[in-house]
Amino acid sequence: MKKRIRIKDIADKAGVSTGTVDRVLHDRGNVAPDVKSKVLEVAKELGYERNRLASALAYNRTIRVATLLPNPEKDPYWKQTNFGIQKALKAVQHYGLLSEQFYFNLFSPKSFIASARQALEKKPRGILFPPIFSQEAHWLLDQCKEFNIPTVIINTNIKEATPLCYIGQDSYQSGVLGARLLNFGLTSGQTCCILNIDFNTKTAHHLLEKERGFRDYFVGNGNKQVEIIRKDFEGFNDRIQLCSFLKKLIREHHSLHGIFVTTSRTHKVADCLHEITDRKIKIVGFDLIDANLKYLQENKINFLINQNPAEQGFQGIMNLFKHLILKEKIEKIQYLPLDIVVKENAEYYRKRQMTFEIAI
Amino acid sequence: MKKRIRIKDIADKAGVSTGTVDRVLHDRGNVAPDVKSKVLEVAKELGYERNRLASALAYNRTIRVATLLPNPEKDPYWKQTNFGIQKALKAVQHYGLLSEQFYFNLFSPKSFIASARQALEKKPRGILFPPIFSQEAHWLLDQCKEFNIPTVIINTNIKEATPLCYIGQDSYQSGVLGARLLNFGLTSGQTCCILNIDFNTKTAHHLLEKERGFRDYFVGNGNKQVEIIRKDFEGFNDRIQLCSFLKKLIREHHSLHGIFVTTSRTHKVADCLHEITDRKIKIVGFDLIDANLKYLQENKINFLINQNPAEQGFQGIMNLFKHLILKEKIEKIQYLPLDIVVKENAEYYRKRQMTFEIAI
DNA sequence: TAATTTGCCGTGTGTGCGCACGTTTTATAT
DNA sequence: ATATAAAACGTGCGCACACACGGCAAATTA
Repeated sequence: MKKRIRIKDIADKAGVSTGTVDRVLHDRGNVAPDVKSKVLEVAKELGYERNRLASALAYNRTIRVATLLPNPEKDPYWKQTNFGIQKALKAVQHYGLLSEQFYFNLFSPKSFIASARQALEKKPRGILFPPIFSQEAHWLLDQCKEFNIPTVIINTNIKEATPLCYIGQDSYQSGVLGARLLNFGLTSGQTCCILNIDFNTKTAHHLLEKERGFRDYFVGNGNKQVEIIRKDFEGFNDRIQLCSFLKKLIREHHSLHGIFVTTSRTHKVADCLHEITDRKIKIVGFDLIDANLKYLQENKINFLINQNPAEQGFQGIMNLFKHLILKEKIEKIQYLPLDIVVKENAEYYRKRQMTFEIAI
Repeated sequence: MKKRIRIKDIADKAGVSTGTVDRVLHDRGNVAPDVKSKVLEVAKELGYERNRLASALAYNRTIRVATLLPNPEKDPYWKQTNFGIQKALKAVQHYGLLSEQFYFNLFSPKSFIASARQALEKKPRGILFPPIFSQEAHWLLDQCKEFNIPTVIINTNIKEATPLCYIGQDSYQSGVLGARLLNFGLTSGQTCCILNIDFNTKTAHHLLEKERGFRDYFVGNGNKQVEIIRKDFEGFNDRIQLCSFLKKLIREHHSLHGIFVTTSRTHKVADCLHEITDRKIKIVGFDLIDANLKYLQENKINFLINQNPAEQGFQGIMNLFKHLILKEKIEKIQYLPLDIVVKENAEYYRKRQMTFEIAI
């Protein structure tokens, strides 16, 4: 049986103390050049591998980070992200990572700035946030760069920025996928609609990417003649307004048989739609929030694409942990899978979301 | 800041030594009843939580287990399972879990028995295996029970048995899901076929369950009139034989427009099919092996259901680890999600399969 | 009654690594 | 040559746990 190499083994063979070996292995300086090279040589020769357990145990101090999220009480999607974050924090808190949470209003760039300022005041050693407001996100990223705070961004990727990492989906590819799922059930001559139910739809990077992917699918797979239209709608909190909007939409487009809802507000569309028409219109949307799952069970939504908000949060914290405490190298872009959810497999994904586990 | 409670804190407050606290917490005996209850009381009062890091570190011994798999060199599916197992072993080996692997011939119950005997001879502290041959699997489970060896079964569940846990999919539900995916692209009056490409299709529990689920979907969702037929085929290693079998099938069933292949040999069907007919026949099959992915990319397979073999192996070892070393309670049935894989999201799942990670 | 066994519990040691804190050696300045 | 600073390096603590060992008292046996 192969015996594990300890730093003491290196120390003995190199004729130094374990402290010196540690200094060399962690580049903490104050080691004579010849001693350093000798230690490295012996470590390589013996095939040293760090015992992460003992390492984490000995690294006996706490590091505080900050998370910046839309208020999870006001939005079921961000509630899931928050859940994943909490799970991860609980898992790593005893290993020295603590976090303070800051929340902002999902529709107010100003409240984002305000919360960000609060977070920065605490001088955290790391920050996690979704760059929902492009301009404000860039400002925060600049601030973090200035103060040398590693940053994890989730949910929406942002160009011309170099955070520690991005964790989320490939928006373009999710658009392509949405197109395939709709196309599978459409026939030639029918129309489908890209529907953005959100604010700021003209500038939101991830929504534009979804649209681009959606359109590209039909260009590349031109076996069917399908017309594509795109609509934006902002007044989604007023059900009557949404109903009349959709009524107008299906009146003007007689061959409309598919809607690709680019946000988690898919349920609002399903809710109105089955009331105002008998036409079989297929719906593909996003996210496993309860309201969506209800309509999925009732076959009023055909497919949901899971953006894995809980895992985004979970992995986000885990990456800060790996970077700050385990000092591992972090992959810059970490795309999460595009889970296709239907009635039959929804329960497993929902359950998985609730039961993140950490191995040790 | 909340301070973590150590066993020393309990010892001090209860007026005993840390050794006694340890004896109580691990039920190692030799503690007077009144002292034991006092210690438990104090532990609860202080809100003690075990430091799993230090615990695992101090628990300084190795436990050997055994895994029993179909030869991964001979089958791409089991190669992935094996990969997941290796990854998990690498992650936990330094924490005291070692494993010896035993392989058998996928088509030979006798070789299964032979390998199982070899494994048992080594007196492992745990066993992991997929119960492919029903009768022989029961024999092994009985043996394990007799010798008191905790057992993890993967891939196929087995009734009337009480292993430590089962990790895999819900076969019935995967049949229902297959039906939905096919149905989404079929129209009334068309025919679809359940195709078992395997040996022992009459008795294989998971294949029968898939068929049952598949049929039940159409009973429950009778909005379309779809005829269902079922075929078995064993000579899948002879391409010419398979081609003529399929030729006959599509000749006899003019309205056949969908095939549900219940095993990972989906690619063999796709391979023959596009050669012998121009008819658009949709294919739904199982598993992300390279051959299947190739046809998925070429749009010759429409959907693949991922059985997550790698994760089955990974979680299987992890559960042995949790049970034997961390002494945690194990959930009896752990269903893995039914991932729906299409061209657009295949890459993410493939990548995830390759990059299992352990947090610490 | 003396001798032995048994139960109960404390003490000490080893396990792994990182780092604060000493101590020693070397280099620079006066 | 001496004082001071700086660099180099060793020591011990933290943490949970298993295990060996030993002491003491009570219970049992010869």
